[in-house]
Amino acid sequence: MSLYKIEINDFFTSAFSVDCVIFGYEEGEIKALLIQRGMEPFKHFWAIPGDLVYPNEDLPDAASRILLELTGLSDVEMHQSNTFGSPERHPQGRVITIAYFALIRITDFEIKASSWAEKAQWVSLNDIPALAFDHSTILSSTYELLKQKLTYEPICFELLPERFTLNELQQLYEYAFNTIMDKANFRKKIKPLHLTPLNERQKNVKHRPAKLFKFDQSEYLKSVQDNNYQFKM
Amino acid sequence: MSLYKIEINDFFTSAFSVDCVIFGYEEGEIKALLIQRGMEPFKHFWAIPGDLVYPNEDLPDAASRILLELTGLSDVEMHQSNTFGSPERHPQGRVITIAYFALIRITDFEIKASSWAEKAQWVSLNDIPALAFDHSTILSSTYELLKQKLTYEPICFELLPERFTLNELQQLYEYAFNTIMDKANFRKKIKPLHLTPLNERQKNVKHRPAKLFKFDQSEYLKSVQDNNYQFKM
DNA sequence: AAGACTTATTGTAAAAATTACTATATTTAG
DNA sequence: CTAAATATAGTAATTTTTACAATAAGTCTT
Repeated sequence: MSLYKIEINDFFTSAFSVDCVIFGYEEGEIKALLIQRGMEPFKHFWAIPGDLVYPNEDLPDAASRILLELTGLSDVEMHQSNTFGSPERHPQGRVITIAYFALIRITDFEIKASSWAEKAQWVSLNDIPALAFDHSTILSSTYELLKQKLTYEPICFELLPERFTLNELQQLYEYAFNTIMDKANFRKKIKPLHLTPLNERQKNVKHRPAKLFKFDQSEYLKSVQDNNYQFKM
Repeated sequence: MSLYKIEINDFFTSAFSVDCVIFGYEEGEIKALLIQRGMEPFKHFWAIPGDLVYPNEDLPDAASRILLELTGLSDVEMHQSNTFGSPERHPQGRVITIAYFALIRITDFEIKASSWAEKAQWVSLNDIPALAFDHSTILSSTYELLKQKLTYEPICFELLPERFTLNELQQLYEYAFNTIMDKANFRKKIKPLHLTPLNERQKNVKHRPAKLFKFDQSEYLKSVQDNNYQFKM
């Protein structure tokens, strides 16, 4: 083995992981899917579901595999968030982690903790406990990214149920941006999305029930192309 | 050594690198700082300046060190871009790379290739050659990020000379967004930035010279705070 | 079944911003 | 001094945003 080889191989002593920040929306609050760790380090701490990537595994594949192993979720489309690589972030060696994130409808999936996850549970962003590693930082910086995207892309519909009222839509934005909005003007703002009104109304409310709508992704994309439309909340 | 340890250590066989995408603006074109590789693999190919990160080195530190070693640039504030980790992206092993990017004023710095960089040179985005590794992908995806940021943050001033004409500013946007804009309306749009007019004019032009302006970052930040102002091009 | 109540939904008018276009001023070149 | 080129400012029509008011349509109570 040449000196050159030895030098190079000194670098190949690191590992990397992916962490999957899964956001959902329920009871008027944005929640993140967390697991309770069943092994050291940080045993019994809550954490973002994540694990080491296999040496020959592509990052998106790893994200899907690990999410499935720990929480039972599959068929979740994830997008890359930031990468965290402080030398001290992992007590067992140099592990940099690539955060991925996804938005899902909580009720569309069944959570089931397995592998080394003791529990898996939705936790409101309002009461996130101390997390393992630097996961608090990862979560909050990914939430910032989410809010950024909420402003410029109509991804709110990935969080809401397929059929929703206009008020529910508004409340999601009000929660995320921590503001209150005028109801009438909010509706004008979302006009260009051409939400499809359904012949269906809210149930079990003790007042006039609101009409349900759904979002038509393909119609939206057409309008982006044709009218050079740019969504902006 | 326990079985557990052996299994874990199988993961610690990877390396990671940072790649520094440095953008500049000159002669009406956005350029990237590239180096010509003086060693295998991809010897003599053009590439984004980047290298392996030391096992104990933080990522931003690595980015600064590597940029200095290869191109002579120092004191450049870099921001994280995306991470690229396909298992096949590096012929010598598993190397994932974290892209960083920065905007600088070309004339404020002196480029000097060193270490294993044969050359270091500004190359217009209009004529980027085939690059080493997946660097073409890294460059184009980071350029998309730059354009995104140009829309919502007044970072164009990091590319322009400290003192610039309003037309130069407009031309930068026209280049980046590949559009032409109305001169009078462009000026109204940038009014809220409160650009400081200087008692100085363009030199060596064969027509009425334009007034020079500069951008006051602190004034801008104040207006963001006070008036809840959000820049949007 | 009537009326009170609550919330959904629509409308309107003032204010602000964007857009398209015009007019004027100022400098260089010859 | 004049022509050419470009900087700079202005204007008016249009569109968008905002604040607020009015009406409609259900549920609940009696």
